Amino acid sequence: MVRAPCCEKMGLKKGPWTHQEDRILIDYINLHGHPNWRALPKLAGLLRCGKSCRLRWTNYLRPDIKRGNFSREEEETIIQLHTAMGNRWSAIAARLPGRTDNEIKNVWHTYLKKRLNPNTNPTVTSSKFQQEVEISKEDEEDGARSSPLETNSSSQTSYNQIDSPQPSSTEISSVTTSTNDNSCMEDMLLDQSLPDMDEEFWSEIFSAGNSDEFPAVHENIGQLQSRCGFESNLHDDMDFWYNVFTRGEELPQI
DNA sequence: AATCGAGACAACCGCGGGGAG
DNA sequence: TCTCCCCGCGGTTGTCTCGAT
Repeated sequence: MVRAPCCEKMGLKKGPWTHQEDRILIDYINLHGHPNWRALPKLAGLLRCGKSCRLRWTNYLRPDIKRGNFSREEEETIIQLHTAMGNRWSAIAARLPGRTDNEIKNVWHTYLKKRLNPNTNPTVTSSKFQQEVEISKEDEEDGARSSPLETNSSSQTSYNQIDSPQPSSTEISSVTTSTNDNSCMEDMLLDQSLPDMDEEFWSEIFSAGNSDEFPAVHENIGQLQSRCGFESNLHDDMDFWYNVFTRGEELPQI
């Protein structure tokens, strides 16, 4: 059986996906679906192999994916199903709507496995594990628990909530207020004089690759920096502001 | 302030199943 | 029945972040 050449040999790109690539993939799949992964990247104009596209879509960009905040019920389900089925991650994922096999696998290896067998990893029995237990107790009163996944998610370069990939300003405000206490950010988002920083807006920014061509962006960021007390041009980085505006990433302390 | 190690998670690799011709 | 090709799965690696020293 002859295997297809790997991405590297074909001169295809590997590694983390960019905003532009995500958008291209999403737009293409929304228009045409994905009847043939192998042919998709070529048709969509992506320098990726089909496998990479499929993985990106199924693990990250799919609209029905639910991320972060594994509830206690989900954790218990994973533990029970793993006990019954072993490492059949896709089968486990099928029982957890919105969760991917990759995500469940990661959670298992980095967290649940250690929680179940604390003796195998002494470091987890210490403060971190204890902290998890305490958090769990609190959440039995509060409802949802903040999983360890979530603690890091805001700082990761992840854009899965991309369907709607780059939410409108209205949507953004709900994201922001739910994750941060950035009052100046909220003011900014409620400001009627600002242009709508919607999907098209960010798409143009990243496709241009040069924010200088978009004075409106500079103006918005300038206002935000000023209101938050930043020095001018402190954060002249579109990735940073994309995360702030669309993902509610926390603004740095001054 | 710099360095190091661990944790978290995204992405890749290789294998095997299964369908089409 | 055999071969080819595509896809999905599970294991593994790579990269980034953060806390400890």
